[in-house]
Amino acid sequence: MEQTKRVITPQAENFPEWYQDVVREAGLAEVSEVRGCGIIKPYGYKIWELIKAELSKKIEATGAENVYFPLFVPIANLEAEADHVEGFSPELAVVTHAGGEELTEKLAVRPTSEAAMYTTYAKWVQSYRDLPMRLNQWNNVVRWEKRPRAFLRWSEFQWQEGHSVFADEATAVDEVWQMLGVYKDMYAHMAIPVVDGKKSDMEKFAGAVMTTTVEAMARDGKAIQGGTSHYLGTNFAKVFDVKYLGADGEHHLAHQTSWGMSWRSVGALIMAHGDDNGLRLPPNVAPIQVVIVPIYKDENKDTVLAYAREVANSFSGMRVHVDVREGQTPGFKFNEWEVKGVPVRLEIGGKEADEKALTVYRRDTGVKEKISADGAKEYIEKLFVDIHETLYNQAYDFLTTHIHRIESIDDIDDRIGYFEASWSETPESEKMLKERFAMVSRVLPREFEGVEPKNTKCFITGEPAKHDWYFAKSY
RNA sequence: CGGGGCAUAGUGUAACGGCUAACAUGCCUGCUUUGGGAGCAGGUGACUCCCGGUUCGAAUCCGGGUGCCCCGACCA
Repeated sequence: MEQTKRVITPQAENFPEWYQDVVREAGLAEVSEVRGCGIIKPYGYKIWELIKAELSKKIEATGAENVYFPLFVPIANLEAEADHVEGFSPELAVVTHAGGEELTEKLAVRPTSEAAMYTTYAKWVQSYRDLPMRLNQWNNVVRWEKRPRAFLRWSEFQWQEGHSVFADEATAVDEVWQMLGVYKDMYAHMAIPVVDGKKSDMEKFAGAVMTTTVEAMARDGKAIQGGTSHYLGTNFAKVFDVKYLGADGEHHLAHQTSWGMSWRSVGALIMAHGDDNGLRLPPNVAPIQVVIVPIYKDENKDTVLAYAREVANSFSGMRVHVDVREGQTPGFKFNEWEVKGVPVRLEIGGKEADEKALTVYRRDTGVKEKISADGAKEYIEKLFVDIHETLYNQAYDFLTTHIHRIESIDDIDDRIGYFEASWSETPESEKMLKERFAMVSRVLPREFEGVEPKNTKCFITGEPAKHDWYFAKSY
């Protein structure tokens, strides 16, 4: 029977619809009763938990410690930093009543925690001996965005936000890049290549001196901001009074950073690897790495199931699931696990049981082969590595072949991906680009930072260009 | 916040102003089946978004409200 039920819109037909279909059909998430807020289902949440676990390990390895600050922020705190409040006030959720009474001081649900944490930081930082202070928190924040999108931009989302304090600019900026490196590694862990570098003044975090970013590419060529790391300078230190007494006996303003990565990364994962059959998960973040589908008839049911369990037990340390559901045919199960992106499927039937063999199907390439049960564990472990590399290489090839060098704004056409161009870095020119093409700068790639632009003139205005940048539409 | 669309079993849809609101899917029971989305039988499941109006009679027409989706603008 060739006619597979088509429940997923092909990517080429309508990418946003494909994305929504995959989120639904793979059982990742659904919309809730509250506008813009998602419900993450067990399978989707497990992916996020696997990402969190690894990211948490990487963050702790840098020496940062975890803390927790309240969900609510006095509005006055948010208003302290002018750029910050301007950037965030349009999307605040505000608590006006509590305990049956109207609050005299309104509370914002945190959109990010700079304003929630730094009054306390002012108390904690007294001496240069208290620095650096490097803290991180895992929490949820709320930003009432105009247009939500599953995982990528929900009104409430989970993330980690790190907030560090340093004595001087140099050490603070070092950390900005160090943490960006953590995010880049984290994406590599998910087999996603990213472009790391700086954001333009227009695109930087509200209140930051410098924002750095890792940008992933969806399979429709749009950019996804995968994580950001900011140098806040002394902007917040000034208004929240974060200063320290130096060895010189003088007070100095502290230099701060903040850095965050959210469950938007799950969205990036879907968009970077998914195909027309659904999700394709790299083994590192797959809730189920190996699914075993037993195929039996009445007369060999016990033999096949016993063999399937034996095989499952031999794969210690792997996330293995034996699909023993009775109601569904093998074909149904094959399709279901493919939609869910399980990297490796083992088909175990009478033939395999007799031969002490396994039929191995890999989701990334769709290739099926039969192997001996002897040494199967080592075989699968190597296969994981190969699947990871294959997914990474595919995504890398896609990324690099979808970066188009242009010399003039007039060269922008309907090609998907990023446009690389030499740019004057003025906000005025970026506004012109945005108005004409609904496109902004995404990133000044790190490797372009210290070098001369390929073209001396700005591709928009003809003014002197400063660097080569990537420009793209984004999620 | 602008432009467009929609609101009916869990989900997706149908129903001229007129019988007990239909079909598919899902779910439950039983039988049967299992190497790429099986089949049969029975069953479960809806104040047709809300308020009001027109009418002998409203899921259907009218007014108002609310909510959601899509496209923009907005968006570390």
